[in-house]
Amino acid sequence: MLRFPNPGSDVDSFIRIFYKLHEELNQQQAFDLDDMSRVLVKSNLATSSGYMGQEALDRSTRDDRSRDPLYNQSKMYSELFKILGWIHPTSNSALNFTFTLMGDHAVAAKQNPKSFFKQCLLGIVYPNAILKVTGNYALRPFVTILRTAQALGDTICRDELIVGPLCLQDDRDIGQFNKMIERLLSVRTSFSELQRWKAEISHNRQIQPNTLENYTRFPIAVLKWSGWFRDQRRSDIYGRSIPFLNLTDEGESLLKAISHQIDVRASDLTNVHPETRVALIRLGFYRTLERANFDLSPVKSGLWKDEQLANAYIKSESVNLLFSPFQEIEPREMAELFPREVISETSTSLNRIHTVSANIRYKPQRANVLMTFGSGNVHTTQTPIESEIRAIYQETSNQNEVIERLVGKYKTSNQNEFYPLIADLFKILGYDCQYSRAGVNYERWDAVIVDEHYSIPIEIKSPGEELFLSVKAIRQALENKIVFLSRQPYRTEQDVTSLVVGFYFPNDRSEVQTLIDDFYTAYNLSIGVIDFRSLLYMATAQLVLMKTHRKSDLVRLRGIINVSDS
DNA sequence: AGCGTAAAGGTTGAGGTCAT
DNA sequence: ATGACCTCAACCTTTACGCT
Repeated sequence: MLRFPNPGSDVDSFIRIFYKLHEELNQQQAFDLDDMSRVLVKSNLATSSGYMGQEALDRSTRDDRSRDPLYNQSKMYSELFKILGWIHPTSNSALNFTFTLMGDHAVAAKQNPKSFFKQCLLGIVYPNAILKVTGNYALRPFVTILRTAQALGDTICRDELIVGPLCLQDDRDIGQFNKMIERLLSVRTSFSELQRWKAEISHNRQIQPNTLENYTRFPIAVLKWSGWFRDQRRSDIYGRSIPFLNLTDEGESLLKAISHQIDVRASDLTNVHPETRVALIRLGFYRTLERANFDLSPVKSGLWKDEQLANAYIKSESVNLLFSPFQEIEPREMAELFPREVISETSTSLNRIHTVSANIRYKPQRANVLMTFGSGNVHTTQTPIESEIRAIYQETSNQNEVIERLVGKYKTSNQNEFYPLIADLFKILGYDCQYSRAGVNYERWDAVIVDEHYSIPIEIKSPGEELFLSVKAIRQALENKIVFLSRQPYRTEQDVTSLVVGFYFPNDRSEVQTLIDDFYTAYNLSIGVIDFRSLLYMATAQLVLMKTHRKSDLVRLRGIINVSDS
């Protein structure tokens, strides 16, 4: 029988837990089960040994990790988040996770989580590259459950779920499906027959009946929560009162909708042309979002070509794919196809984005990220630093090595060398960046990004001036912005950032962060802080890995930058 | 009957030992 | 040198108590 972990049966708190984890751990490169447990107890979303908070964590933690209750609970949550496509394991460990673009959208769908969650349920399919479960099931469980219930007269009970759809080997084998339905119908009227069948499965698979029942907790909880089924005790079927799940009108109309969709699985895509494969994956993701009420207009133009390829593959005119790639395709491939933003903002501004419009047709949280199809645009600059980056990369094929060498090389540079270097790095990132010669003080900023709408002053501190950024530099950036707004040397807007670029982040980051928050609260002005390493990281990612950042993230940067890899 | 979660298994694989 | 065997910690899964 298909195994589902059962960390809890309250779907709303399940979702709340994910929001919290995303909020607390999104800044990290990756997180593990201990990070999850920490967040859970900290926000009182889990208890252990009868205690809350730190005491719970202390009491739960033990040498044998496998017997640590919170650890195990987090593990179960992580498995469900994985199967929904919201997090992916990293390449080093199945128990190290990163959030996915799909997970970002789960958070963006906060106002109305149901439609998004339901799409994720339909997207669950085995086998997949995200979560291995025992048994060789080729099964889209929730669709199969819906179909089974319909075939059984719009109603199904827990034990029928166990012996029927959750034990089906291959749901696309019509014969198998029909045989299952036939047998299910034949045992109806005899509850003991049904129990015998269940016992048989328990014995054959060496799984206790208790456990089989536990496996249905998550499916049953979400089937009811989604509105597809409603509880009803009935005694007309087995001659005694048994809780049943009745298909609702909503479940019924969903089935009708699904019948017009084409169920594509990863296994179907192994031999298709790479271009078509990519098109189907992209389309699968965006169509899933669209069905979950996301507004696709920002990516419409890009989807057109994918649609042509997909139509040719499906050999049909209107393609509506039942295929959720984040729940099925190798994490590595997905991360390449759907880079999450290279820049993620500081937690304060993230919170702001999370509380987007209350419309039903909300926009995705990171609309512009959606438009970065695959690789970034390749443009070359005639800058010395670009040649230098390319040369080192050619030699080492290692992005980190490139960065570290350059950090070492420019550690002692002065204004004359450092200012143009920073300007060139911004040029690589696609900005028209000009630097002011040192000593020229009618322009008080050290460099400026010139744009028709969003010009940005940049305060630079060369390592010769100060290795670690200081609070003073932040104040200067504020001054730059004020002068920018009042004298209008270049077109810009109030909410556009004023940047500070230094060699290393300030030593006292919290002081700097607080000051930046104060500036924002008092004057509604944003200061963004970037260190040399982060800038190099973005530039090298763009040059050698074809990864691109979202410009609006930089243009509105507030606080200390955190560049993370998708 | 259903739920949270405590508590208890089992499995795996790296690194070692030993006999061939 | 090779491979069979061993050990242990880390990892992963299952079971079911005790409450409402």
